[in-house]
Amino acid sequence: MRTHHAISISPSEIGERVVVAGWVQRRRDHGGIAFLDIRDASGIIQVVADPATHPEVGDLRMEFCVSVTGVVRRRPEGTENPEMATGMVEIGADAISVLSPAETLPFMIDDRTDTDERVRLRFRYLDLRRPRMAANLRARSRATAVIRSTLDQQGFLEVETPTLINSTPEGARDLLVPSRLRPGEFYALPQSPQLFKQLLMISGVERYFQIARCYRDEDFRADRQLEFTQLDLEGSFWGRDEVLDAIESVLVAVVAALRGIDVPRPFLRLTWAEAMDRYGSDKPDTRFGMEIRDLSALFADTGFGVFKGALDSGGTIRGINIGAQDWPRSRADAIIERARELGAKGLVWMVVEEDGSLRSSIAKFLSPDEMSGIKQTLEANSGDVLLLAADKWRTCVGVLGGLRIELGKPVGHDDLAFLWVVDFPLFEEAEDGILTFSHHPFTSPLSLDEMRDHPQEALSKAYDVVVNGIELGSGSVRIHDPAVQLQVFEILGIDNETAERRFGWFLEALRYGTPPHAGFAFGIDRLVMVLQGEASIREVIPFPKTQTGVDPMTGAPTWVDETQLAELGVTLSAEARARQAEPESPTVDSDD
RNA sequence: GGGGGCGUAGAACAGCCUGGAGUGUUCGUCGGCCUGUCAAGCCGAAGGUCGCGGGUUCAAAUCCCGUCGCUCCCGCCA
Repeated sequence: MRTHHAISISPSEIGERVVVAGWVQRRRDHGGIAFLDIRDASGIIQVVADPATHPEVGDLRMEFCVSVTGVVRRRPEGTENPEMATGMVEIGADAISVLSPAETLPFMIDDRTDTDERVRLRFRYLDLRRPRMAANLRARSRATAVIRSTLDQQGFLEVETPTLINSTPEGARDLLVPSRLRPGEFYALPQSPQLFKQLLMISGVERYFQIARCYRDEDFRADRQLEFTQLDLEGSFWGRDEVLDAIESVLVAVVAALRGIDVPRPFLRLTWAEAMDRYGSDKPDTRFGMEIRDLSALFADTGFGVFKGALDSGGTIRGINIGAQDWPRSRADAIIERARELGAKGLVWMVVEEDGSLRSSIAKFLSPDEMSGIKQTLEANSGDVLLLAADKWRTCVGVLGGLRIELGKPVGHDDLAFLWVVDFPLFEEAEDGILTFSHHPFTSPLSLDEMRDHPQEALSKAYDVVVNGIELGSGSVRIHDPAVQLQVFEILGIDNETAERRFGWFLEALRYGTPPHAGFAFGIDRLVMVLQGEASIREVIPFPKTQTGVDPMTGAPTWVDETQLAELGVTLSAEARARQAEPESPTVDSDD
């Protein structure tokens, strides 16, 4: 049948009789001569046909699936197309057969139009024919291939863990699957293979990885879907640095394969405290400066009440220089409003005038020393706009960090700024004062004494990898001592009895010679998204769902028969039945 | 749960602020012409529940209310 892929037709095939097959990308019919661009998975080749001898050319339409037999020839002088990989040659058609016709398309198969995503998803099989989407699919496949080969070379074992597991109420909401054999009981789909990979360490696997589908039933974002794919990895007799090294080797290999760039190693490492202090974020985007600076010392004896009050109550004063900007009142107001949304009580702005003076509503409260200190600390030049916040440290850096991201000028997506954030807090304080884990409850504390004496301030052996301000993944050194695990549970408010009931099977396993171990997981969707320069994870997922969790093509999720529910021991609530009684809202206009 | 944006022909848009006949642009579709195009070109044609419902008005794509859908964000996401 087919003898050549489109891309393989080159001047060295001239004179050869070939058969190509693919889709009609374009038909350009000049009456006495007609051109067809035939696209297959490899690329595009031009076919030339004489409508007088091949009248079937007139019937061809875009996206017809065809095969063409013909002889490769050099294009006539002056008609070569340097834009095309195969632009030196063409196929003179002897026979064209329609393998399968296509209806009129709902949208054009090219990268120029930006069709509504709902329509794209309803016809995803057509959307995936677009060069950009096809390239994303290939990039993703390359990425996983490179991950596998890189880890294989390092002696990792790829192990599959179950996707029907038990629900643990911690963390994200679980996606549940009712059990037919045990009505009333439910499986959960894994949020990550966390405990299974730790069990594999106990099993003596030592180096494990898996390209694992994970599920979290939380609201969608541009970079979050219900189901997503992670590289999950774990190593025994490992500490943090071995994990970081392995993950870096994988990331560097994937970037090299997809971008042809050598990312320098080791990646920058920031402690969590440093990242928050300088960038106001635990996932800083270091592609631009605009760092947060501490101005507290300048205002030790300030006459400005707001600053004085903040310092007296244990707070801090921080500032950023957002550079030279147009600064009309409306913009200042908008940014102050934004700061309030981010949690600030207020925000002070200052503009550096030509003569070096500061224009600001609080200028009259500031001494010359304070003004020059501000300018010096923020490295301010004429025209620069400075933003100052006075509050608790966490609020200050959070607000300025949020503004920094929104006001900073991110460079093109060609830049990749990978970095590690290490030494995360072990716990977070919930609003009611109860401590909850900040990574997960199996994360090793940095210091046991610290955890016991000051759990609120205790640090953990958790770490994140960040690229361009996006959290790619996280990991930690795990707890391998069951006594420590119980201590952590206790601080989290899980008493021994509860821990035994929920995690007894795991605590038991820890008692059989558990090696120290550490691991990591990063989102493959997000990585490929960044490397492909896409703004949404959906562009690198073949069949994603909309923000409301719907697949416009298949209509999932759908109602199921009463008999199916009965088998599972599941009864719909009155509310659900009421929804069911409503007329179906069509996802997309249908033809019938 | 909350906030913002969007919804007009098969696709992408303009029109909306300041109400006056479904007006317009590009692509696609259909018909015709055309022997070197490659987003071919030229001529012609068809194609509309202005998301849906209600209200204001002599008159609504346009103003108001509600609702549905898509999307971005906050919360949430160990």
